[in-house]
Amino acid sequence: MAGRTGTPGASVTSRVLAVLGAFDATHPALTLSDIARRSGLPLATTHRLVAELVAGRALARAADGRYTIGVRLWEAGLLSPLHTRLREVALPYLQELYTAVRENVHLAVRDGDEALYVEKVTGHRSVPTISRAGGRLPLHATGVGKALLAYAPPEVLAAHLRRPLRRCTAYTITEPGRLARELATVRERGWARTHEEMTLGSCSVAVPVRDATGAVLAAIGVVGHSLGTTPRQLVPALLTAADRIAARLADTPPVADTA
Amino acid sequence: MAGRTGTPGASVTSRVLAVLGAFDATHPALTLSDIARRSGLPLATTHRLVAELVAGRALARAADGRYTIGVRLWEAGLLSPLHTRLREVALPYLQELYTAVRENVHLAVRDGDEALYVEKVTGHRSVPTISRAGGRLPLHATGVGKALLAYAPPEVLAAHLRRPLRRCTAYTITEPGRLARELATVRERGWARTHEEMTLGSCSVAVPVRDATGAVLAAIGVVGHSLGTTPRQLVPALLTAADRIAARLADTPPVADTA
DNA sequence: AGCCGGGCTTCCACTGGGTGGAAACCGGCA
DNA sequence: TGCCGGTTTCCACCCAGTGGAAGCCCGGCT
Repeated sequence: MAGRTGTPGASVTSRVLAVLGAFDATHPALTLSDIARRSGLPLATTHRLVAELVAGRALARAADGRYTIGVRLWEAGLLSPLHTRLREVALPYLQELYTAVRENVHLAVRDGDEALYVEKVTGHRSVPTISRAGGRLPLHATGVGKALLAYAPPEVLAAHLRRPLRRCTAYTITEPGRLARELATVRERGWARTHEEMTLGSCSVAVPVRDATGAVLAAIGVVGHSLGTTPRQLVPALLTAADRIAARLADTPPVADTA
Repeated sequence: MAGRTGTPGASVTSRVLAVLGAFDATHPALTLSDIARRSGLPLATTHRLVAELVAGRALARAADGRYTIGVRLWEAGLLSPLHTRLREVALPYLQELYTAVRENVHLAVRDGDEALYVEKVTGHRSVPTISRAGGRLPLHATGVGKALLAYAPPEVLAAHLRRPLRRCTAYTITEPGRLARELATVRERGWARTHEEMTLGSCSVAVPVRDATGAVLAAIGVVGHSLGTTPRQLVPALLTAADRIAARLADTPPVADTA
């Protein structure tokens, strides 16, 4: 931008992204001042940017005056390959899995050092979980997270083990050595599990989903009540689903477009 | 912005939105030149903006060099009240409806002069339809569209009848007078229907969903094969679902946040 | 091999759109 | 009535944004 910039080097584009970044799962509706605070921008600047974004319907203003993500961004987001390709291909198999086990079924990818949940299939009869599509959870405390971390590039894994492992429950693995050993086991047997490591009362099983070249690009998992079916019994169904998803992904072009 | 602008008056923010607007359902992956053409921006400008958006992960670059919507925008989109409120509240009832009728179930809102599909519940056993979550279809040729248009503000309705009604099939209603009469019928009996007006071989039934004040803010509908159950028989189930969604919406705060 | 065309990337002189502190405004509350 | 937090408007300053042009890369055709 130009003018009396307080932080030279910050482009208008980066400021627009900072405004969008002010919104997250726990803050889906913000006042103008909130946005300014959370994005670190001066109030006047925020005001102008937000007004333009509202005009372009990227943001919307709720009845109470607070701002939310607008229709345009919602539409744009649904065009992401995460949604149109990975989710679209996997969904039928996830639903099939759900009707077979009647427990929460998850599809997640690794994004940086977190598990990013792409889809969640659930119903009244399942244990409520804190995961949701678009949500993020730690890699070391979730089933899909362990499956993703176990097959992550060595440098990513090493970097993750160097960072402190946040404790979520009394059962969370916070010792790097123990996590490394567990991930080795995951690679050996081909599936991961958790016992109340993220949420007390819930345990999970997960397997990796590979692309045509064999690289792990996602994971699918089942989360249920600790006292339910022996987790191990769910593995075959998961492996079958993962295989089918991988096969369908292999013969689905990266981006199916009409052009 | 500044410099030798070709189109004075266009702000950087509006250009960023133009870049995002270049993506749509039929163009989910674009080359740099495509984006420049479709957004009407000079190539060099597009190049710079896109690079910044990729750095901020609002866009992503596919293996073939084309650009797609990035993870950040996908995450942001899921925070829209359309998703977190309307869809979240309605989904269980839509699924219930689906298991009862085993035909495509839709949830849509009116956005300008189009029906914007917020959610679609389907399965193998349903007729394939061209609708999809995040997609747009004409108001006058779809079940949910007619339900939305019938209860739209008079000025919106009048404006819509003044515009030419695009013909989609031989059965599409393209005569304003006939559409107006049909919408009057919809208001009288409380539900809308279509007979192969959007797609040959498909017909639909839809009802409005009201908010606490009685204003119509969405519509739900069922689309099935022309030869299936008599559409009329589906009306009671739809009305029940719409009522329940309305009730749940009424006691769900506009934006549930943790703040 | 050599040519060609389309797409991508980089460069840089010019300038008007962006900036943000400050002041006014608004509405709820004590 | 006065206070307070959030919102909106104003405007003098000036540097970030602009985009034509030139060069690069790659793949297809001759």
